[in-house]
Amino acid sequence: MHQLYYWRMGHGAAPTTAVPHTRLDATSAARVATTLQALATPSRLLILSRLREGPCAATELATEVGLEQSACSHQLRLLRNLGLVVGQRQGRQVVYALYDNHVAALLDQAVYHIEHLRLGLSDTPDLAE
Amino acid sequence: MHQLYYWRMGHGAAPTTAVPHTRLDATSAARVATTLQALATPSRLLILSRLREGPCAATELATEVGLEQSACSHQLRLLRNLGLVVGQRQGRQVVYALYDNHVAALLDQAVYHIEHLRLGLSDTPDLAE
DNA sequence: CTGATGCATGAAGGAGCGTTCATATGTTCA
DNA sequence: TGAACATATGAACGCTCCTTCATGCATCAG
Repeated sequence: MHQLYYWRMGHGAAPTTAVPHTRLDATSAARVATTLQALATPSRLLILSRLREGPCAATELATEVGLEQSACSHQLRLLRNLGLVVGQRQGRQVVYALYDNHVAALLDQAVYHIEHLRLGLSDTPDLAE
Repeated sequence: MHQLYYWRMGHGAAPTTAVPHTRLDATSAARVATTLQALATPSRLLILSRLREGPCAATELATEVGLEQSACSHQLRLLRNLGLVVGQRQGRQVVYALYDNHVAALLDQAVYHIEHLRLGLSDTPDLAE
């Protein structure tokens, strides 16, 4: 529906994965934003990044990523409600895992692209202003 | 450094782009989270999605995405500080554009993966609990 | 049943974010 | 120079979010 554009690029090229895109409408934007917010916090990123390597029980997960058990559980509930992770009881433990490949890929690519952005960040790492 | 894992998948497979991944450390997580937060709000997603199609002057951008001029300018500053967009004066106007392909790709893939996640969302769209 | 372990939940506090209103800076034209 | 247009900035308010503390529920061992 939309034609291609030629981008003057800031620096190196990204591996252009041919993903069709359309301008977002307000509702899609809200949905995407909600899910992306789940990746927009260090604690949840650490959780997901750990689960990226394989399933893990809740308490061990908490200690591995350096969170309190309660805090970790809260975040896990959030990720569960968003459908990003799943938990399954095994005895007393609940073993968590990423929901599917989309989550893993989203994680990978977010990290990849962001680490490859040469940020023109000033000293102020302000997200607030 | 890390071996591959076999994922039981929730549903369909994602196009597995071979992106190397490592478990995030705390500082990387913070950096990634900061940038991802820029994509985690409807207003900024709309701005970026519009710019995904091509450069646009500030005021027109605001009207196109349905934001007040001031609000849009604030968000543009944020995106600028994060290095996601660049602005260039042309007469009285300032024309904005995505910084590079990484931004475009990140956007595309975020939308793609999220729209393809079959969210097990309950009625409560809670990001708050 | 009792205690111990593993995880979930509720409430509350403090911080950060997004919007709006008002105003300032910069640019062009007459 | 002065008026009009285009954008940026500052302050402030309301709201959401993340964490912590305390407690509740489930599961297993003895």
